[in-house]
This record gives sequence, structure tokens and C-alpha cells, in this order.
Amino acid sequence: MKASSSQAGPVPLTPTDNSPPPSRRGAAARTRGLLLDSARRRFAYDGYAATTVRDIADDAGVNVALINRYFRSKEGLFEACLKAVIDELVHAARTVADLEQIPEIIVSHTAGVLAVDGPRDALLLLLRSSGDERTEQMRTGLLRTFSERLAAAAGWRPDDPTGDQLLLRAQLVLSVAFGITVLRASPGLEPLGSATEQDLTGPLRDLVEALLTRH
Amino acid sequence: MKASSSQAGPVPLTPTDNSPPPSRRGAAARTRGLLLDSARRRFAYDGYAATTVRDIADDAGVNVALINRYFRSKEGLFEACLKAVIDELVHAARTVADLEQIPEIIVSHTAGVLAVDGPRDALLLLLRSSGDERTEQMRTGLLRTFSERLAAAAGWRPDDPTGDQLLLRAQLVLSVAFGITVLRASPGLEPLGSATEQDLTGPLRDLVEALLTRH
Amino acid sequence: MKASSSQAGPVPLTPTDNSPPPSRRGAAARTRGLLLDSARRRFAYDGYAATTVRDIADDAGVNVALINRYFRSKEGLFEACLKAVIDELVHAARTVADLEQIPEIIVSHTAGVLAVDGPRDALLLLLRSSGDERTEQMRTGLLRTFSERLAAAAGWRPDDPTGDQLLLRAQLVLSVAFGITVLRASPGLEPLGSATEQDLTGPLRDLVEALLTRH
Amino acid sequence: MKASSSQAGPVPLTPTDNSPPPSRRGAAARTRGLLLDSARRRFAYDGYAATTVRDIADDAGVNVALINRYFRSKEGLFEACLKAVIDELVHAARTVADLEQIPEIIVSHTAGVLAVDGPRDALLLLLRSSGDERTEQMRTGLLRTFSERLAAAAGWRPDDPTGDQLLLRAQLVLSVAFGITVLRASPGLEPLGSATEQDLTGPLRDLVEALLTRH
DNA sequence: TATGAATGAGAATTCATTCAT
DNA sequence: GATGAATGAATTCTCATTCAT
Repeated sequence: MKASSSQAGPVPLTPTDNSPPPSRRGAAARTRGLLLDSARRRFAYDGYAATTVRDIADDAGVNVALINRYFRSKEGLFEACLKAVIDELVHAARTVADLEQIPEIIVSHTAGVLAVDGPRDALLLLLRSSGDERTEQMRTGLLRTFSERLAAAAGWRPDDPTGDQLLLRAQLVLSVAFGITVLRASPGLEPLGSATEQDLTGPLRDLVEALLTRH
Repeated sequence: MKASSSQAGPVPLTPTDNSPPPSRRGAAARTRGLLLDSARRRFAYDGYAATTVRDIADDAGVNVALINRYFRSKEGLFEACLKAVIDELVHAARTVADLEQIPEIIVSHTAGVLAVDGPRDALLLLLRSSGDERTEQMRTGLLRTFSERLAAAAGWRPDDPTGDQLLLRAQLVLSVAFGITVLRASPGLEPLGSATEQDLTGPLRDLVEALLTRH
Repeated sequence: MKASSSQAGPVPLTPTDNSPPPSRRGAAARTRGLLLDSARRRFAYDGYAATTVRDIADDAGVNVALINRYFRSKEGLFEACLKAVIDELVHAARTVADLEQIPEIIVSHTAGVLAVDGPRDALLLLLRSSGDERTEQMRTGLLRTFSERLAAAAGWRPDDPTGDQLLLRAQLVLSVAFGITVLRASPGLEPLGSATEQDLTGPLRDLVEALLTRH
Repeated sequence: MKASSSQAGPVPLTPTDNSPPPSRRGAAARTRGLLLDSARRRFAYDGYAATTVRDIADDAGVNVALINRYFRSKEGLFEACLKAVIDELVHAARTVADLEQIPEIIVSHTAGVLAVDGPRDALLLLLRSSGDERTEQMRTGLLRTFSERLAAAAGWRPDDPTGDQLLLRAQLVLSVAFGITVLRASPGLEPLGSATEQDLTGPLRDLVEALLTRH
């Protein structure tokens, strides 16, 4: 049985772009963008295999064949989504300079109302797989980068012989972020499901401090 | 493109039962069990939609049609897997009496070599969806139960007016467990990927203490 | 979609034989008979392709594999049914000596409550096909025989040069019989659906007289 | 064993439309029509269950998937066929004003060479069932309408207290039509099998007069 | 003789993708 | 650039039949 989200689209709100095609030139970029947005949501919430290219095209309000035109294939589209998400997260990782910022970063990628998200589906999509080798590696690469960045904020250095302990702890912090994301994607679990940024920040501060301070 | 695991099976090791078919009369239970085991692994690692009934049958070494015979449909099989996992987890939840036990419980469901698992794929499968309403509810029900149990170990009571804070923190602990699981399912992230139970227990103790003590 | 009759059996009444297996010897014949009865009804009402060997076995209350044991195949079973029906009808045809008997013969094979029939499904089954060449010929052979017999009662002789007219009229009489059967098999058409033998005899007398007298 | 007609198609003659596809844009209606034609023949002659969607698509010379595109399912296609047939027959029923016309109407729907038919398979298809409740009702509805129309031509009125007798006789007339159809569908029964319209009209006149005049 | 287990062929349907306009 | 039409490769499921007890 297909997910009920198939007809309605997982998050039909905030179509991101309702403006008419700006001209002849530029219409392509706009269509590409619409598809990318829809795909990202679908892939994130329903997973790669459960998502139909028709779902995506319908959400975007464009013809299915354009997916192949602009992205060569369903998998090409997935890769494009992944690339976009990774870019965002690499950027976010760079902003992590010290431990105090970590809770905030996590919260900004996991909290918020599901429907209004956009950047909120990033972590979720990162966990999805199309089964393709290349995207698998992109994913792993980012995870590594991100956890090293978190560890670095706690004093970790690549050549530190005893650094594995710290890196492991950083990856546990990362785990919380992903854990929150997957649990929030599974509806009905309160109070986590509708926790606000404020609700989460306090506990996360405790958590980060416990895991990453003086170890 | 299909997942590369399609041919090899995600983890074909430890078939759990290599014994020869016990006569023929009465072999039904064994066959059913083989299918359940294979399905559980496949669904957990590849997801519902990406898993083919043929994959499952081949892993189990039996004919595809038997899936329909014993479980009515692919979805029936998924539901059976989910039920089994939920039973295990409900049992695990019951053993949680005080905070000290929590790290151990988490570790026992998240660590261990991927290939040797069995109970280790429980959390992962719990996150998978077939899109069916009923299984969705089973999942949510368990998540609620489990988080309440964790909170209770920290002193939470259902009628406590300010208990939501504690329940939220318990759900964050649960998040870590799921987060570890999904990150370990994504191969290549070291040191988390091959962390042993000992490696994880210490940090988790800090984490549980920070989140659930005196709040 | 399968016919709703699949679970309930088209006519579960009058199992024809509820007696316990008489001995070891003789059990075979009884089982064979049970299967033949069930098959006949199923084939007649649902058609060959829509009927499942499991439907038949379940109706008869015996194991499916026995169909192959006793009749070699589904088609063998169908052929056996057809043969039985043909035997009955050949016998009926022989009793037709003059025109007055024809309405009665028709009525006895078309009227009666659907559920209680037995000989009433004969004509219906005769119209069913398994697609096999041989059964097709058996069917045609009987139809020929029967219509010649009807024509003979009206004075037709095989070598009569102008006899075709009369034979055609006899086949129209046969048509009525089959027409009544198929219309009665399609439920809800009143008053034909529940017409009694008395209701039908009068009109049929008029019909036979009009078609077969002095031409 | 499958019907021998499976490979050859029941009556592949007169494809109704040999014209080349009219451009490509807008070819949908033509394809739909081709499928409808093939389906009608197949369903009428082989029955619903014995007919394969691939048979139909091959007869029509188009891809199988288009059946689902245009009719949603095999059953949807059957329903479309039934609807078309019913429309034709309702139209035919309306033309019946007095008794003299009845033989002609019957003849026009039952005679003619099998291969050249088109409207000739209407009655046959009407007797076929997919097992679906809804189509069953459509069928019964038409049968009722049609027989009332025949009865009306003989003076029957809906509120006539003794009208059942007349209605029953009208349904016997209908029976002849269906009887002729099913007997002609079963090949090899001469002279009925190749009787022309002229051959049938005379006897049918006698029959209608005997059944429907002054009763 | 009877039965539950197992199998392989075939059926309907879905879906990503390509083609022609 | 965009679209409706068409295709072929899967995928799930059903079913007649065979096997071993």
C-alpha cells in the first residue's frame, strides 16, 4: 500500500515560488528549482524507492518528462538533491567554532514545524539512499566532515593519538541530531513532535556539555 | 538503480538455522521463521519499498510464493516483522528499572557487528514504513511506551503537571539510540561504525546522567 | 475481482452425500463423486477459468491434491463433468418421442429453484468451455444430436432434402432452453428468475407448437 | 489449457480502423477505441476470466500498459465495454414500437457472420461477468428494461395486476435472442450456425406471434 | 488414501524513461 | 521548452500441480 502522502504531497505548503515564468530565458532554471524542491521533500519523507517521479512532478506542477530532461534520471535528481543538502550542511559545519554554538545548530536543523521546513528536511534526506555507490560516498564524506568539525570545536586534532574517544563522542552528538530528526518524522510522538527550538535548546546544552567537555 | 545489496543480501551471514528440513510434515513453522528473519534484515537495511519479495525469499532460500502463503502479502510480512520487533522492544522496555540500566539497554540494541545482529536491526526496522496506517500506529504506540518507560525510570509520573520536560528529555535519550542506529547503518563512519559496547557505554552514561538526573 | 461466490460456494445446499466414508474401499469413489458434484456447480455458474481447483476442493470438503489424483488435472475434471452432463442429456433426448413432451423436457432442465438444482446446471455447464479442442467437440456433438432429436419428433428425417428448415426451427427451440438457462443464471430478472414449472409450461407449449407444427 | 483463440485472436478480421496514427498528439482517443473494440470481442467470446489483458492489447496492436492508463484496470475496461453495449441495446430497445419489429431486432443482434460482427457480440458480452457487483447490476438493469420494452409492445403496462404473465412471455422472447447467441458462439451447429437473417426472420415471426399475441 | 508443503509459470499492474510533436 | 503518448522492464500475487510423508 502506498503512503497516504502520495496524493497530497508531504508538505504542499510554501510552494517556494508562485511567480509566473519570468521570461523565456530563465524558465528552465525556475522549473529546475521547482523540481528540486519537490524532490527534496518527497525523497526526505517518503524515501527514494517509495517516491515516484510522477509524485515529484505533480508536486512541482510540471510535466514528468522534464525530470529526465533536467536531471537525466530519477537518480540524477536524487543526487542533485543530495548535493544541495550537503552544500548547506557543509556551510553549517563551518560556522561551528565553539561548543556553545552546537545546540543552536542542531536545533535549527531539527526543530520547527514540519510543514514549514525547507532546511529541516536536510538531515532526513541525508539518511536516504538510492542504492547508488556514488551518493553513498557523498553521504559518508559529509558525515565524516561534520563530525570532525564538531570534535574540533571540543579541541580534537586530526593527529591526536587519543583523539578517537573525542571523535566518537562528537559522533554521538551528531547521532542526537539525526535521532531527533527521524523521531520527529514519525508523527504522533509527543512532546518531541511539536517541541519548539526553546524546548530543545536547554536539554541539548546539557547533553553537549556532558559529552564534549573535558574528555 | 537498485541497491547493490540486492544480489548479495544485506547480511547473508548467520542464517540462524542451517539445520536440514525436519522431515516435511510440520516444516511450515521453520519456513515461516526463515522468511521472517530474512525479511527483517532486508526491510531494516533497505527499507520497505526498496525490498523485493524475491530478495527476501532468495535470502531465506525458499520459494517466493510462500511469502503469500504464510503472510498473505508483502505488507503482511512487514507487519509480522514489526510485531516481532515491537514484542522484543516492549520486553526490553520492561527491564528498565533505574537510570543506570539505560546505557546498557541502548548499547545492546545499537552496538555489535552489523553482520551478527539479529536484535540489532530492531530499531532500524522500527523506523521503516510501508505506508500503511495500521503499522504506523503500532510504531507510534511503541515509541510512546518506550519513552514513558525511560522517563519513569527518572521519576516521571503520567499525571505530573510539569512532567513534559522530563518526558521530552527521555525522548532525547531515545533519539540517541535511533541516531546511533541510523548512523551505524550508513557504512564508513568511524569510529562510531565499529565501536564496541565498551566504547559506547561510558559516553552514554554521561549522556543519560546529564539528561535525566535531577530535572 | 473474483466472484463473491468464491468463498461461499455457489450452491452450498444439498451436499448430496453427508454419509461417512463407507469403508476403506469405496472411499475413493465417494471422494470422486463429491468432487464431481462441486466441480459441476462451480464450472456451471462461475465458468471454467474463473473457477479455482481450491474452490472446488473446499466445496467438496476434501484436499486439493485429490483433484489431480482422481482426474489428472483441472481440465480432466472439467471433461468428466461434461461427460456426465452429456450422458444425462443424451438420455433425456431419447425420451422425446412427440411434440407434447418437449415443453416438459425443457422445463425440467431450466426451472426449479437455483439452489436445489443438480440436473438444472446441465445446460449451463454445456455452454462453458475450457478452451480445449476435445471438449469443444463433445459439446457440439451433443447439441447436434439433441436438435436432431427434437426435429425428429416433428417429423424430420436425416435425408429429407428440405429438412433444414425444420432442423433450424428445432434449434430455435433448443435456443429457448439455453436462453432461459442463462437468463435465470443472471440473478434479479423477474418474473423469469423465480418462475415455476407451471408458469413456464404454458408459454412453452405455445412456442413449440408455433415453431414445430406443420412446417 | 488456454483457449486456442489466444494466439490468433477470436476474430482478428475487420480491425475497424487501419488508418495510420493521426500525428501523435491526440492519438489517445484512437488507442482507447482500439482497445475497447478488442476487449469487447475477447470478453464476449472468451469470457472475462479467460481473457488476458495481453490478449487484448495484442489484438489492438498497442502496449499492455495502456489498458491501465486508459481504463485503470482490466475490470475498468470490462465495465467500459459493458457500458458501450448497454448503450447500444438501450437504443435498440427504444426502437421497438410494435410486435412486428421484434423479429427484426432480434435477428439484427444475433445473425450475421461471426467475423464481421461488432454489434453482434453485444448480447454475448452482456452475459459475461467479471464478478463485480456493480457491473452485475448494470446487466440486470438492462435486462429488465429490455424485457419491459418488449412486453410493452404487446400491450403490457407496469401497473397491470395480471401483467406478470405477459412480462414472463416477453422474457421468453428475450431468451430466444440470448439462446441463439450462445448457440451460435459455439461453433459447428448447423444450420443455425450459418443461418442468414432471412432464414431466421420467418420462424421468429411465428414465435413472437405465438408468445405475445392476445394473452 | 489423504494431506500439508513446495514449486514454477503466468497474470495484472506500476513505473521510469523515451519519442514525436 | 514543454507535453501527451507510448514502451518495456520489473514487481506482487495467484494458481495448478507435484512431492514427500
